[in-house]
Amino acid sequence: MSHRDMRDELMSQCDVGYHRPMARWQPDARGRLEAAAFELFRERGFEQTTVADIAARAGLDKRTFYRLFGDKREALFSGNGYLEELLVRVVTETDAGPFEAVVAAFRRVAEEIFADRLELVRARQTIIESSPELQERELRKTGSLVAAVTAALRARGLDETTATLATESGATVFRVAYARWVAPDSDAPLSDLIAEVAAELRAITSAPTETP
Amino acid sequence: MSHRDMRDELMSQCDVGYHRPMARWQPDARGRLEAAAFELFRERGFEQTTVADIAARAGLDKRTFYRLFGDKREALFSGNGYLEELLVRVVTETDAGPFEAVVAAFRRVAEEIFADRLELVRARQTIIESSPELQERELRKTGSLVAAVTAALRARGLDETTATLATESGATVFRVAYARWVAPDSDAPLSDLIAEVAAELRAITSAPTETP
DNA sequence: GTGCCGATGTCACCTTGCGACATAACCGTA
DNA sequence: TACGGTTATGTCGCAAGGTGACATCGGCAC
Repeated sequence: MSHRDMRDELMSQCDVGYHRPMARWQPDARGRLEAAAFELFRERGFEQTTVADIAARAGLDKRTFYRLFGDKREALFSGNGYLEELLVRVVTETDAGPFEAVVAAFRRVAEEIFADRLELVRARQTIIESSPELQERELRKTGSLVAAVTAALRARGLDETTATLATESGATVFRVAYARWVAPDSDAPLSDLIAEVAAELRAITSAPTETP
Repeated sequence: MSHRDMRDELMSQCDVGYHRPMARWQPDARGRLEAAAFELFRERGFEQTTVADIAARAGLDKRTFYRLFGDKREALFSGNGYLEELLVRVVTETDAGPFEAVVAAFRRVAEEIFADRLELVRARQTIIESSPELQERELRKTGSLVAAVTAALRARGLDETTATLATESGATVFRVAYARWVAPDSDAPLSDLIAEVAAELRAITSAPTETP
């Protein structure tokens, strides 16, 4: 029996187990911690889970968790890197108008990242909605995506205001569509919802009602 | 000399002073704590200020701070109640299109709340920008304003999606205008900036670029 | 094997935030 | 004036978040 196997066995009894030094060489500490966190958040809720709990379930130390995540909330937001990368790539490659480009980028994200994961996304969303702290963090993450996309747009030569407005509007469209998609009674594909909501947004802002 | 005067004198030496029991009847504990927090955040920065510091400067106890604020961050976000109230009132009273109503509401806020406080607002903004924690909280506060306005719009008979899109778009316009206004080189009134940005938003989303 | 490096564990510590309880001012009433 | 109830504070202790400093171990180059 390898050291790792011993390790795993200890882990499965878990939760209260007190581990002597013999704990090292985790194959993917990050991944294990993320998984442990997600499980525990679902089982007991975010607030009822301590960082020590998470680390214990992953067979690691509290300190290690903080070295990899910086934050208890952060364990729930690791996919953001890929999201940002994809978003920026599409926006940069598309040469339609700024708003159209952003919407297109979000549709790509919908297809490539969210399409097959409704259940997972719903579980995650439930966790986030249960805690103000997590909602704040989500807002910040969205904000940083927006900033990245805006920067990409500016790199295409657009001015700050135009870039920001296009990105924020696109993000709004995405948020609304996403909310509908995650709602327990939905079944339309996210990408389609995005297109619909984008059209609605145009209708709302495009009608100045001309009162000169 | 009244007990209160003794109190105030002690307060002015402050900061390290250790107060025996004789500390009570603060005329406006909330206000004093807010002021103390604002001062300290400016002097030392948000992270370098502990709640105990704030309480000490206000001549109160740490525990009292938490009874009034719930949160260290919260001390910076007390004006939000009035803001929300005004926003909701204007949106409810206006009978223009939803987006127009929201923009109008933000312009009222600009005139009645922000107009005379550029310096203050800038100081506050500097503090917020210095701390991720505060940025998150600001995002959440904005989010709850948006929710309130959306609800007001829905009370006017609009459907969820329209109400949300109008509110979010209006908020985006406000954010962009506000950012320009706070920028160290600006001088146009916020209300005007809002009108300009609203026009730009229309231009961006209204131009589908027709690629059929 | 030696020796260094990177990942992890251990320990001690500060701060946030809260529950529980004590206490002092305030207010109405007799 | 005295009494009792209400409200705002202070005091104490504690769990959990978060961090710095140092010890330790496995792996890797030599």
